Amino acid sequence: MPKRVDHAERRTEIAKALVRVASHRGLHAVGMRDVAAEAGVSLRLVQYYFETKEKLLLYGLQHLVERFAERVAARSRAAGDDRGPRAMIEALLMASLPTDEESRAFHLVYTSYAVLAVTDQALAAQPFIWNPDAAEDTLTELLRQAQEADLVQPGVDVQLEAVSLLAMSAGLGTSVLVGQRSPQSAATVLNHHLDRIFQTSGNGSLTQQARE
Amino acid sequence: MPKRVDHAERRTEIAKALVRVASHRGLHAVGMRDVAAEAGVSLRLVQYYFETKEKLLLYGLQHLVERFAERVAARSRAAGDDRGPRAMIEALLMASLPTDEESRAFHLVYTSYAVLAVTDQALAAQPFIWNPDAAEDTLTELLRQAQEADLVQPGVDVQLEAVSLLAMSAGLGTSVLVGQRSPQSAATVLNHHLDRIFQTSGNGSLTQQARE
DNA sequence: ACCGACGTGGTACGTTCGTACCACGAAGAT
DNA sequence: ATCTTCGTGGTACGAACGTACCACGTCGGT
Repeated sequence: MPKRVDHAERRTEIAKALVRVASHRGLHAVGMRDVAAEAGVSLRLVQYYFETKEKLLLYGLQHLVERFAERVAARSRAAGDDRGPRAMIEALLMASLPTDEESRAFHLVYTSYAVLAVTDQALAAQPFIWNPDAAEDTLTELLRQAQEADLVQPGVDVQLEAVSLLAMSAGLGTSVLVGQRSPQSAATVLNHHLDRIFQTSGNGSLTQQARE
Repeated sequence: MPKRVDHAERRTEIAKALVRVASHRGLHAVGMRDVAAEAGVSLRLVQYYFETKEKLLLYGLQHLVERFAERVAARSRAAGDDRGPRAMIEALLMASLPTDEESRAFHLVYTSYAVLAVTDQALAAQPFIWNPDAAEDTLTELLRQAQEADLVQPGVDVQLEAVSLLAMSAGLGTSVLVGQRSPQSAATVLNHHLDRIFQTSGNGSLTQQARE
């Protein structure tokens, strides 16, 4: 029965199983047996495609980041160039919020990896994966474009606002994850700051020192 | 030799050992034997004062939160009422940043607990510990006082800004923790937003649409 | 002066984990 | 048609973990 099988596809499926069980029982609690059972294969198979647990975890992180990048890209494309850079930024930030179950799982597992990487050097030394500067650069560039199109308030430091928005998004995301805050509430906060940064378009609002 | 010993003190010392080893090897990797060795006592002793590992972890979290509350209170008192509410808020936010080794350890272990609590119900059901709304209320109240003293810009939503500052502080703290950002950089970002919220005092700055 | 509880040590038990080992059927290569 | 490699299963092993058990000295109470 052993037809030649696609290794990459199999590894991906196992990695998906890893993320699934990690999102249910916590990354610290995943064993190779759990992953095998979740993927519907034998323990030996997991051993076969990933020789060691460390490699399995590494690939799991890689898979996770790729899936997330695709998700963000899809959302950005959906709210694409037709509705301007603000819509794009909004989509980018909202995609980072743990709203549905998929992004909840992503946030949880990714944060687990991040915490793990502080004490585990094998995880910390992943240059291509651990690249959060990319998000910062992307957001900064989007804000800069908006600035050149005269869409943002004068005197705004785009780099600093990009960092602020991302930090806020991360912090709010964690709050939502632990159940302290609702996704809607987090979205409201982020939108408020976008209102502050961007030129008021149509309706004036809270942050404006309303001259009336 | 067994003189009557202070249980609370002993438990505290063991909890401190727990936090210490958790900050070095990661919370997921701490065993009772490690804690015992770090505290300089026998495994049996750890068993004696905390019957089970779960209780040890719970007490460790409690200890961690108390120590942090003391730390923040001390800093707030140090930059106390003499320099106004802004200095107090600044101290509160800066104390939450992982600058020295102690606050680095706190951030790491606390985040580990938070991540753990998402999948572990025994940890999630800790009502008195898991109270981050307290920080939000405190900060909101401080901002409201400042607002009544005419120290903040008009039209500022203090509740929303409190949430924003805390979320930013948390997000920046994580960035600093994983080595992506320097503590100084994070402090700069936070100070920028305090400048934005508070009335300009003395030197005008970036966010002001400088009327000159 | 006795006695029961306290503080402490050592160690053994059962489980679970990651990994290694052995076996075997089925396909592609020669 | 044979042979080597690939995919797969089952299982065993050593280590580490949390917990339970047993033993012993030393205080406080009466």
